[in-house]
Amino acid sequence: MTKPTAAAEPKDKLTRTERKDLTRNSLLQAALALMGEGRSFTSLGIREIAREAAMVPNAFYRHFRNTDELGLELVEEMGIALRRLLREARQTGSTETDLVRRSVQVYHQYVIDSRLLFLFVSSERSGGSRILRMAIRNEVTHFTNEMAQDFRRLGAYKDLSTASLQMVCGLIVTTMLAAAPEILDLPPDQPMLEAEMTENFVKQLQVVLLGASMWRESKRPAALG
Amino acid sequence: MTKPTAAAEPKDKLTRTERKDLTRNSLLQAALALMGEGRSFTSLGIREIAREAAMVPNAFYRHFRNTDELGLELVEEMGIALRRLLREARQTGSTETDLVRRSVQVYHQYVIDSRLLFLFVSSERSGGSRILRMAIRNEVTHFTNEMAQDFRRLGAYKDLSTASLQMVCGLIVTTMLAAAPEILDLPPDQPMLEAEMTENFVKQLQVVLLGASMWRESKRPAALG
DNA sequence: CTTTATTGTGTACATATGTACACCAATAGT
DNA sequence: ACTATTGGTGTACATATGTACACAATAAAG
Repeated sequence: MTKPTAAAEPKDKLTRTERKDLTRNSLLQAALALMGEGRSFTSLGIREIAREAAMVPNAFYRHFRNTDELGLELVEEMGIALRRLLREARQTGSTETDLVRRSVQVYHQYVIDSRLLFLFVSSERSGGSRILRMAIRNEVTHFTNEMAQDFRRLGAYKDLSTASLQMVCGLIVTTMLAAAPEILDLPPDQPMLEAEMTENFVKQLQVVLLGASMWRESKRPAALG
Repeated sequence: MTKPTAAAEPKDKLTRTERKDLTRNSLLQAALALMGEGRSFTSLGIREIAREAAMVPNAFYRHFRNTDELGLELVEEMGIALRRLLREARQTGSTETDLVRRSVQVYHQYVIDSRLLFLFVSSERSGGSRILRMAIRNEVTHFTNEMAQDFRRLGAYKDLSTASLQMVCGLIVTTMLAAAPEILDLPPDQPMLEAEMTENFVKQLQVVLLGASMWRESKRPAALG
């Protein structure tokens, strides 16, 4: 394939595909940046994005056929972000008592750090293009399932069926994602509000987990409703 | 103010304000109709809406200063829709056992009937314009509080503090709203999928309510965190 | 009846958009 | 070294948009 004879090239002389990936990335970043300024992804145009990325409109087509295709790339980015989040949370080996509080803090920080990505996801998850919506929903479903697997591995909620575990995780993820836009809209210098919101968020998750721990399978064992 | 000398006018001869409200409404409906065709509200333009309402672009300005102002009107409509929903659910005097299932069915039907409104709300709740977002959030908060009051009146969850009750209701509302887009995206002729989704939804709410019924206030009674 | 206010129309313009085509420079493969 | 491919540019055009202005019809107010 590519033939980098010298492992580390002069750093100035980039290969063609490297350059391409670079500008491609600058398009992605441009789109995110525009959303950061209050524009909604759905209303972004090819020209607008290209302009923000400091290139001529037509250059856009060398990388994406349309804005949706660019969006799909962003969805993919979100996918790996979520997976990383899960990995981090996994190795947060804290006492069970405030595991929730700890996780919420991690998540909160995560949302703030990946501000633009979460902005994108929040607004496209049920807005604009059907294609993007579906892609995001897929990614979220995967995330949910992985979370369920993690619970299994950790030996938590042993007496929940797999289906029920997924159902509970779905609830958790819904709650998480619903919190994101509120976090993002928070005025940046209001630690009081922020603490309140976080505390509320923690309690909600605790309620869910409490409910999950008390859950007994199928009150109607095998009967048809 | 207005002077309708004859209480019932010839029905053809409408007063001026009536006419105005009529076309105003046709603008609102036009916006919703466009969203029904897959367009996202944020990306709607004045001309587009006016065209759909079969009037000349400039006429729009006789009713709204910009699209956001029209959006606010839609948010208000959603507000009264939610209140009506609550009222209906309130007088669903069924046995406690499948009260949840019953409510979910009512809600489901409600979402389908008010399809376009929920489409609008779902997509603007965390998308586009900050103004609309905030307005919707307000409306949702009110809804949540009213729900909490209803629980109080019904004497449910008596040993939850008001704050906790609101927290739980917030969770319920979050779950409800998250369900809406999935309901709306469902292919219309798949009763199997639909039943599955509903069942999952019901179980999630049951988990929440179970958690709520087990909830004990503040593990740290009055201490500062 | 006369005057005024209001709702809707037509025309117009500056500006933005998506996309097609021809072109250039530089890299990658031979 | 030669050539084909590729990433990026410039120009161009048909079309869409927001909005300003002048105008018409008619209901309301006097």
